[in-house]
Amino acid sequence: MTTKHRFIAVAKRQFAENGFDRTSIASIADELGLTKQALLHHFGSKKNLYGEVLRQISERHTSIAANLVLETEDPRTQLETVLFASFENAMEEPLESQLLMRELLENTSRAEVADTWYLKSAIEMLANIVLELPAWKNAPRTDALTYVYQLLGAINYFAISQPTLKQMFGARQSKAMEKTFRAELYRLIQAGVYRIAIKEN
Amino acid sequence: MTTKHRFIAVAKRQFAENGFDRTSIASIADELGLTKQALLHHFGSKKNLYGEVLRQISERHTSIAANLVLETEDPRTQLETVLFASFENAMEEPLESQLLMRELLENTSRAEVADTWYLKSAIEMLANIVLELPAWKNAPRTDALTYVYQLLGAINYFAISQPTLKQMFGARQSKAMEKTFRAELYRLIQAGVYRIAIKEN
DNA sequence: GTGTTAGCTTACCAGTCGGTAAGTTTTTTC
DNA sequence: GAAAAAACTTACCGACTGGTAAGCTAACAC
Repeated sequence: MTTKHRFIAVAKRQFAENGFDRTSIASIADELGLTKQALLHHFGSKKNLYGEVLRQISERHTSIAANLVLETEDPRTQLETVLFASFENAMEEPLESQLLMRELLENTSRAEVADTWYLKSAIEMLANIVLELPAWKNAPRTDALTYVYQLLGAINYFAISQPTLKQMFGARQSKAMEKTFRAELYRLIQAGVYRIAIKEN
Repeated sequence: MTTKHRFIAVAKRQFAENGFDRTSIASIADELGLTKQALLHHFGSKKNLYGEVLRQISERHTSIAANLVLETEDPRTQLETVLFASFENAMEEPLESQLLMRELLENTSRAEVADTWYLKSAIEMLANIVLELPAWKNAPRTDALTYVYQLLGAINYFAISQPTLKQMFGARQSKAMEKTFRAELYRLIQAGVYRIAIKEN
């Protein structure tokens, strides 16, 4: 692993944990026993480093999702696979979810490489899958986008809440919720897959 | 409106838009044509002011939810009413959603008044309502908590994504998604209300 | 073996931050 | 109307920030 890669790894953690502003390039360099000027030598500026971190995450995500979709042609399986993979990834790599959530909050210019585009392609890919479902024939594209966004919201919100949930309900209960989440997520997906319409009373 | 209240209002906006660290007490004071020392006179420290902002939001939310629950005894109506109210509030007061989301990300010490407790009581209230639903008789409490959390996640994630969505899909499409969201949210709620179990194929 | 480049350091700077100290002006109290 | 308290200001400080400038050192090119 080159010094540059180690910088990115440390930066990813510190940016995710403390946010862009409360992370100083000096503290990143310190963790590697180097000076902040070494960091600036490799990345030019703090923003560049941050952009590099985001770009790496985006690329990994898109490639994973794209590969999963190739495994089958059944839209229902595709949808389930990608969403469950998103969930597993969000739980295994909470730092990435945190970073992307922060990015969503600060829609400002900071990183021109922004994940905006990554998010867009991922969402549209999922929406296209949804529209291929039998129950969604002729449904407006907007509805599919919204539905997909709701599921991603549930997943990511839960992922970044992990520390808070552990604090609120205790480790045992929050661990139980994680297990439960998969089953409940499956239910939510199915509600969409079949576009269940329940009449008022 | 007293100066103190005006400070809180401005602080709320700036904290939500830029986060705790990128918001300087000087810029808050500037907006009111005062100096930062005036602010410190009223609140003692930046953290105190931030805590005050959070506390005010929490109180408003809990009281609104509590009042809504009193309006009926039917758990299904209660659930729907509170969740839809959450959604409407999140869309009308995006600053609050942003602030709470930030707080969730930085579970650190910063504000001892933390919204952690507000969140907890709100979630538990909703979970209790869910457990009263016929379909949820004898269901584990953990499942209800998880389900509720998923819905809140979908709502809040969507709310804070508004600027990004507008950027990604354009104003018209994102406005359409907002309208659609209610219907799709209703579907998700119903999926839970009736605890629909769909068999694998 | 000389020139060049990559990887790094020390030294430094201008700007911003939250907060303290001490004072001034305005309002309230009795 | 005098005393007290509240609402503010000016002046200042030490800590920290990202970034620039200049130089050192070792590996590599030819």
